[in-house]
Amino acid sequence: MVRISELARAAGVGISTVRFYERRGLVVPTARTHGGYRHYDEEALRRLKFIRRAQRLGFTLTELEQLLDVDEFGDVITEKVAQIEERIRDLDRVRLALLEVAENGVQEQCPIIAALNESP
Amino acid sequence: MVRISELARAAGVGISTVRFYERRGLVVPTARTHGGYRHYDEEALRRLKFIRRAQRLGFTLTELEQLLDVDEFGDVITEKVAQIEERIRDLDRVRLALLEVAENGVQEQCPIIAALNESP
DNA sequence: CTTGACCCTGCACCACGGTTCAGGGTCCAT
DNA sequence: ATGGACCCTGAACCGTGGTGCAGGGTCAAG
Repeated sequence: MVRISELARAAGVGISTVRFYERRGLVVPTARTHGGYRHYDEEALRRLKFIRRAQRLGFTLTELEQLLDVDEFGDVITEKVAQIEERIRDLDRVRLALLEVAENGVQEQCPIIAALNESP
Repeated sequence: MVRISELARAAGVGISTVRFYERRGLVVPTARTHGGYRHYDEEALRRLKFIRRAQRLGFTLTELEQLLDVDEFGDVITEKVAQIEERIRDLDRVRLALLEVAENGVQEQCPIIAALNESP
């Protein structure tokens, strides 16, 4: 059982962020002391790290609220798979173009702009 | 030469968004009428579409300002390649997990959470 | 039982990427 | 030369995802 500063440090977020997530219902303290101090277990840390990673992948906090509430799971997934596949395709095109630039320098017709112009 | 409403519609953005991008120096009108109306050519449309696509891939407007200013090109690229590769890896893990859920239903240990827990 | 580090709440504030509004001016077909 | 659609500027406002601050309470080592 750790308190908020330790949890925040372990997850690499600010203390205020943890409290903010709690307001959104995403990470709830495992217990409170008599005086009101929040206490967290390992599960809370995993949850917090999960939220951070999912966010980087383009999930919004609102979506995460839904994901962590299993009832609405299905709808979110169907929507997200399509979005993710499209983003991977686009990212890969840009990645290749960036690597080309890194190796050969910027050509007459910039390959990054070309890659970004290729999909609708 | 089209005016702002036509450009905006063609690119699928709002008129205010075009003016907002202009304030950021991203899309400048090709010409102005005597009365001050903005006029745009094909190049402006390509630029606007480029911005939108790049944004979806995680470039911020500030980064785009740098990209469109060739001097600072190199730094931005090096940074971005690493970020993109990491995001592709993470996205692919999540995609596979989502597909597994779609095919087999949610298992005891949710594979999405597993996928998200796998990378640091 | 004090002292210093830490925590509490509530509220204000921030950056980003826009969007809306007020109050007016322009364009051009008729 | 006039009406309606369109455009102008500047400034306020919005949702998202936090961050900081004031004013006060708690915890535990000494």
